[in-house]
Amino acid sequence: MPISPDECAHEVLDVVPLVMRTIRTEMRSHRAPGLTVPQFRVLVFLARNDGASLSDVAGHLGLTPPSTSVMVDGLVTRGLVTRRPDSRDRRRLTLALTSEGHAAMESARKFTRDCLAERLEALPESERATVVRAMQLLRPIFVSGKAEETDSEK
Amino acid sequence: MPISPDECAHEVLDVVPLVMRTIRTEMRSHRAPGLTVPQFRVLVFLARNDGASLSDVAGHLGLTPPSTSVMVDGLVTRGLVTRRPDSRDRRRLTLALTSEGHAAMESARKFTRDCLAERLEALPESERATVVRAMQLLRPIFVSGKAEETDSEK
DNA sequence: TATTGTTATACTCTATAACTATA
DNA sequence: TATAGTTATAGAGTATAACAATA
Repeated sequence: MPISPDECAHEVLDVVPLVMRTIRTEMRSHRAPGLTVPQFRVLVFLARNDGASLSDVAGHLGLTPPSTSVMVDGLVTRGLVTRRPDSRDRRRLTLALTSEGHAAMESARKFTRDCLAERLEALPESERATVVRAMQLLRPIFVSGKAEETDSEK
Repeated sequence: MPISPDECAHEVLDVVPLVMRTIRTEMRSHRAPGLTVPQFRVLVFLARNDGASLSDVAGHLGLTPPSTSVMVDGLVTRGLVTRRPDSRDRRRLTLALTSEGHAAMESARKFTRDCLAERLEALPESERATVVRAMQLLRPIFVSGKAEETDSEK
């Protein structure tokens, strides 16, 4: 049966918020680091982009600078991230994970993954493969903000 | 290749927040109704479950009653939902969409679906079918709060 | 003047705890 | 006493607008 983009969008719009709510709830309920999903995403980004600026984080996470500033502020206060002015351009910030930040990220990742894995055990292996395949299909078309913007236009 | 629950969880944790951010952003940017994702979900639920109680909504959306109460309150204030005591059991509420509520929901749905569909057009039909299948697999294992709770235990 | 980031302000989402009204 | 909802309170996420500091 042919699946129209619209039908597909319908399913995605129905199910993705549902899964997201679980991720959020489980991550929140994990007492130790008590990281929220957006905070977690900042840590993951910094783990892969050590020394990124606030604008880098905002851009890659699709947030505004003020929102990002507030969130980073919280992470700094909690000792998970360091924030220092760039020596060459003192307007810019150099953000990096502390070792606690690294640990908190790993811990949250593991905990949340375990919770999800527990649910995903309900599926037979072949169906898990379908889910993985779908995620791999969705990833490239949802990265980096705008739909109509291609690399060549950048 | 066998996919472990853990690998599958990894992919889901990576991609779902990505898709969700797009949904959120696009829904927010749709000026007219200006519905948020959670509000939208309440309207969708009420469209399919006319006369549902507040607990019904809370249960099916996986929210606590106070959160739901606040959100419904906002929707009532904006004229999108009616809230009346049930005549048989006056503790219960009877919630329903107004015609504006219906219109706002349809409008938001159409707008957001169009945005998603635009991105999903990038996939060939067979891959869209994979995505739909994955959503259908995920739905039942992420509905209604707890992972380990089955109907028989309820 | 343009860029980077922050502060001020304001909403919404969401939870827990304590409460009211009805059964 | 148990159930349905609400109110109070609190913290996070997010945005826009206005601002400060640096280039």
